[in-house]
Amino acid sequence: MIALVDCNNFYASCERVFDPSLNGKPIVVLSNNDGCVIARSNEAKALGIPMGAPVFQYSRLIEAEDVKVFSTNFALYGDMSRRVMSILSEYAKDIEIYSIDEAFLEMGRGDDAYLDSLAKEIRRQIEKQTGIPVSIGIASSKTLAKVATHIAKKDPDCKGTYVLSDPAVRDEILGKYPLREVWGIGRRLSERLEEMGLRTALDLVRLPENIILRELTVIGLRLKKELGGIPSVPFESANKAKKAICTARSFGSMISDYELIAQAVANHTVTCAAKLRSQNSYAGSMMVFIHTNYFRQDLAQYKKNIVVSFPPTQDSLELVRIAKDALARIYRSGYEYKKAGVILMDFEKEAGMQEELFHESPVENQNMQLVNAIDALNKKYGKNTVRIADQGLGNKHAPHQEHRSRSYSTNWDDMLEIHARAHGRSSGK
DNA sequence: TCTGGGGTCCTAGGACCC
DNA sequence: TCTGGGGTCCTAGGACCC
Repeated sequence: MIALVDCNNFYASCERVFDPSLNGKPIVVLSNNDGCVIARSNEAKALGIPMGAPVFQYSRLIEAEDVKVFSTNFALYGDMSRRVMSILSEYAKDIEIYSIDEAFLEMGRGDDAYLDSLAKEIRRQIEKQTGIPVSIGIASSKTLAKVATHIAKKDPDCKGTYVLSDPAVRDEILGKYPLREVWGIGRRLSERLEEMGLRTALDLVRLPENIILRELTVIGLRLKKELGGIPSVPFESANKAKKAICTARSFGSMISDYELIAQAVANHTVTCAAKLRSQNSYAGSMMVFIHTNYFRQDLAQYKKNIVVSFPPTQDSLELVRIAKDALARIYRSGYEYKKAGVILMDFEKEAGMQEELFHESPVENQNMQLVNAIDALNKKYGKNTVRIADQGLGNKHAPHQEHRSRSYSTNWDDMLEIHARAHGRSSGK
């Protein structure tokens, strides 16, 4: 059986852990640039603030209802996530960290009562040790575990956990479960299914395989099997190396100046390169893209990307040179740009790397000593303490962040202290 | 005034091979 | 009038996830 553990309103809950006066109050957490609502407490959901809502469209409601607003604080959410995941791995035979706030656990066999009591214990420990409330659903496939978690979250009688195993109960639940809510069915697919006359998850399970294959290809077939309780999405415990690494940001305001955009691109490239080295990969190609503000149809629009290939490298200096070169080829003057991004692709691992006939081996690349030294300094003294000149010193394209919560320490002892104090008890450290 | 960021997987169609 | 069969690889774009 597979459990899905899902942190409730994760970012909002993180903010709450360190300030219990927020309990019971509506909270929203904003996207980068303070643009959209990307997380809401239950109270904020009840006020009708939708996921992804542009915050300026709700400013009156936010003010009238005294909604607490936070800019993203990913350092904090990342730390909380790691803590939650580490506790989860103590309880599971195997764990797949699916996202910052979700994990699948391999639970082995057991009757419903046993599985539910184990889930309750996990839930209690997470709450006690981190302050984050979670919902846990258990079933025989990942997709059904998602359904079970949904029930665990919505039905107060479940007290946060639900085991979905009995086939008759499963059919009854799926018969009321809208297709759009199924994991893997998005807007387009649900429109398609509706045209075919299907409404609930059970309708899909009961559709004959040959029709599914013809109309919905292997994607539909996999969904049918998963919903029927046959696991068809593999459990992936090892955190696999990424196949692409992307850094992209909207600018705080629109920029037309080439030098400033080049600095942003250099910064994104350096960030990507650091992620690349941390998974010990070498990139063989990159995409650089820029575009103007889609929402300003009154202004001239331009969007362009370019993909360039090169001998595999993880050298920041080399990658920045390539990225600036690529940018120069797509930049057009006379536009107000809103966003720039860099994506590294075509990765190779050192061991399997083909030597280039006319190019020095990346392993012997002299720059790497320098890059490694920069990594070490930045690790010790903080991000960007040492930087490449191309990155610039100013921060004119920095995103807006007006509602940032305190940068609670990334030191766990301090965090637990704050948490404990906030909840009026000793940290017991 | 103002509208996120970071990923994966799949498909269709083209180019190419013998 | 009429032009094979079987396959791989690559890419762009779509769809989906959180």
